[in-house]
Amino acid sequence: MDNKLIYYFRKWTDISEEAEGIILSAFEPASVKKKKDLLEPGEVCQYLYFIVKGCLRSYYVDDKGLEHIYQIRLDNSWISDLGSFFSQKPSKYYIESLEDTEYLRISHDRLEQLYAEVPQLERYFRILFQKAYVNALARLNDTMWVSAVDRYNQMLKEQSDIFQRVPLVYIASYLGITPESLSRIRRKS
Amino acid sequence: MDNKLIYYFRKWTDISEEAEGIILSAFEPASVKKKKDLLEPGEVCQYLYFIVKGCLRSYYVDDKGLEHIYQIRLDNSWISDLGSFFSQKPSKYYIESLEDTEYLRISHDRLEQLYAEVPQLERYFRILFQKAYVNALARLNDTMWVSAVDRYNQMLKEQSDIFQRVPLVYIASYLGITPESLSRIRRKS
DNA sequence: CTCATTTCTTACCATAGGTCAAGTGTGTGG
DNA sequence: CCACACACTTGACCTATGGTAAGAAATGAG
Repeated sequence: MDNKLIYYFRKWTDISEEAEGIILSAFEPASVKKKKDLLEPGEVCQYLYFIVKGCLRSYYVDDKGLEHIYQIRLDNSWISDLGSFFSQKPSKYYIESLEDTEYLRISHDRLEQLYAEVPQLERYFRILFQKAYVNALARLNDTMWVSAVDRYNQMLKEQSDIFQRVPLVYIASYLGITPESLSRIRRKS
Repeated sequence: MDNKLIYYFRKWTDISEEAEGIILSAFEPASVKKKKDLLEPGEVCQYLYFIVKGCLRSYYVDDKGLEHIYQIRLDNSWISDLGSFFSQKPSKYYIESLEDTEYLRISHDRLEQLYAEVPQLERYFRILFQKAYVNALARLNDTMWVSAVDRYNQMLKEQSDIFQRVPLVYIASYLGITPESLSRIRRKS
């Protein structure tokens, strides 16, 4: 098999051979070159993306024209603007490739249909969002109460793969600081 | 009916009369006086709580002995330490009542069993966690990039009920600032 | 190989918010 | 109805991080 989608589903829920076929046909494979937008502000986020190989980031641009990054995701992970995707209202985010990227995508309607065909997926995504929520709260806590230096070191330890593949400007934004601050932090360590 | 649990479930998923009975018998009603702990650090978080009436907060105490609040929840909402609850590993959090509180609770094992008996609940909680995750990301973004003044005004507008029921010390911590800063912000507005 | 672009660093000053310490109310339990 | 804990405020000072601006280093397209 050329992707790990089913492998990940099977970690948390039972997927029969039959269901496997249904799922694989519901996800549409595609790819983009580096530095292309999969989503732009004002559009409704049509798809939930599973990255097979590559790197995508989601970010928005504030009133002052500054970029703020929400997520940086590498191989075998999910990305979307869930707020827009599930409500089908316009997004304020960009989703952009930072590397040439192969992915699988599924539209909102097709996913709803798929939940009906393969109810076990509700379980998978329930667990996925549960974990995502716990992680988001942990990241929230860190941004509130942990110094930039400590957050940097922590990220260096826990997500070293990102440091090897993504420019520091983006990492700074993800950490909630300016590139200049990140640079100063790195000098001192 | 004396609580809105089923009402909320039915907002996002179908619950038959029969399932209703099963669910209601799985949740155990209980109550606590003000200022009591439902969870203490070191314990495994045994329950997922649905607040019928009252107010609960979750927080932890850092190395320096400072409290940091994760969540403040009022009537008709869920609270737990999901990280501990789902992994069944020791928690670092307190869950404490800020008012006399009536709640419903369900244990981890009972909930797993309930998912098997009423699979539609997977859907409900999938949507619940999905929304919780989107909210957590929004709160994360605000703490990173929005000034304390603006976060205060936003919270005042969107969660005015909390301001009427909860001391400002707790709100400050929830906003990610010190009580002193909150006081200064309030003076200026 | 070279030039243009992107990425990263440095230095300077500005500021939001934290820390510490000392207040002033005020609600409630004995 | 008093006292004491709790909630909140204020002021003086401090520090981490931001803003701006400039230049160095690395990367990549032709």
